[in-house]
Amino acid sequence: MAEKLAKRASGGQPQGARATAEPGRRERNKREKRARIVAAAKALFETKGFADTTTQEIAEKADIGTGTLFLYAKSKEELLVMVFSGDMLEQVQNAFSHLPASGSLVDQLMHAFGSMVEYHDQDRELARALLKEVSILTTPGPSKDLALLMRSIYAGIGDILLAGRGRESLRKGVDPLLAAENLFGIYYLSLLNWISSDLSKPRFLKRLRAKLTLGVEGLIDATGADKPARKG
Amino acid sequence: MAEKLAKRASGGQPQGARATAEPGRRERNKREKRARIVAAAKALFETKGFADTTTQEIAEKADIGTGTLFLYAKSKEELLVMVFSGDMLEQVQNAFSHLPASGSLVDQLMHAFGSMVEYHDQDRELARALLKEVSILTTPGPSKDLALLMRSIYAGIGDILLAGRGRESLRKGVDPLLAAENLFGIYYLSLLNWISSDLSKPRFLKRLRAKLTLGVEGLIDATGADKPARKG
DNA sequence: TCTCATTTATGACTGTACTCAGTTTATGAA
DNA sequence: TTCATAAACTGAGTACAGTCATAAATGAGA
Repeated sequence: MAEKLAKRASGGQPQGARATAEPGRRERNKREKRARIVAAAKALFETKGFADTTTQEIAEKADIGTGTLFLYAKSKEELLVMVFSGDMLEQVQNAFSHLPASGSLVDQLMHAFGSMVEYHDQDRELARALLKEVSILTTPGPSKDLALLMRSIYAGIGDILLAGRGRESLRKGVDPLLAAENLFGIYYLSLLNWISSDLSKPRFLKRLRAKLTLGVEGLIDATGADKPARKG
Repeated sequence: MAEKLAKRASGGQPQGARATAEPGRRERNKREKRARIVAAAKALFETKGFADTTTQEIAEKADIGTGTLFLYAKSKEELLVMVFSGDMLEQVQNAFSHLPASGSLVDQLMHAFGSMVEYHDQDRELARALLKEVSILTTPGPSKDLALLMRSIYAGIGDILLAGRGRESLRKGVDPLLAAENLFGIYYLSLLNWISSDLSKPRFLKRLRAKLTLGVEGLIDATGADKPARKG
């Protein structure tokens, strides 16, 4: 019999609705444990690297059983995302809230993406592992954290685009979200290639700037190009 | 088909300089074994899926020892790339050599990318595994196969762009390779998102077309935009 | 206080990717 | 042919991510 149907998945509080007020011992324990796990994993990943850190070590350092770890993250990889998506979000939000006011559109994009590049450049091995995971989320349910991160990024790029003035204003009819995804796509593929290469950062950034410029200005002479291209 | 492409082996002949003439038993054995491995792995991946196929099974089916397998591929993931990069190359070359002659630039791009989408849509689980691997090559030496594949893709896109006529010709000064990477970046990020989502293929393709159009036409009113953007 | 149902924790155990010390096979020289 | 060297092969063994049956903790109701 399926009598558990009435159950809400792990989602949230009992019906009580007091969101973050008085969590109760259970919830407090869980949060504290989660925090210990994240801290332990982060420390170990940063010192020993992702591959050389075992889940045993993490559990030990977090002072929990080995099995417990997997109640908080379905896999070692999910743990990695859990640990660093917070950092990345912070980095991103910081970058978008300190844009160079007087810069061109491309200057502003480079500021934002450059900041992300800086972040990944701090630890390339970790960045590779992280990007690999983030690129394809094996976990069925796309992590809330990641979704939030992407929304932040697209919103940030969208804002930059919408703030463009004069010659740099978005052509009318252009969906800012679509445009943002395009620019991020350009950045992301470049990043993926770079992070596994040995191209110097300045060269990479220069190339990225050229690409973004192209992405913003378009490839063809778009005079009057708001009609669909015609056959023949 | 271009059979000659398949000839290239990893190590290289002894000093004898007779490049592909008389490989000797050793080399022949190796090639034959490699072929058996690829065939076995492919069959198993396609029937049981990537995760549910063990390296033991592959070795058994290829009739080699478990250890031997890892002389031919450093990891199960590398095996996956080894198995399917050939297929992908064929798919790509086929797509680029049958472009719709009368289509617009975006039509032609959609033909090429659509063909790749079709390929990945045949087996989404495999596609996810494959894309995850391909996105970040953990293996230090970027696989020859992959490098060739990417060069083919960029060349194909570049050709499409260079063939554009009239309103659809590349603005002068635009590097076709840079432009090709941009368009591929747009496609690739879209693909990554789609392959883990449940968005229908038609919707996805429609959205991709919109993005590519944007990528080709640019985001801003680029009249006379071949000078760098200036302040004030 | 004392049930008791439910959630959370645990570590011995399991499956499997990958390694390595030892073995076999190919090849070129004598 | 025979020998010496190197290349290729092998499968028992290892390390580790992840599971699962059992146990502890928690909190609602009595």
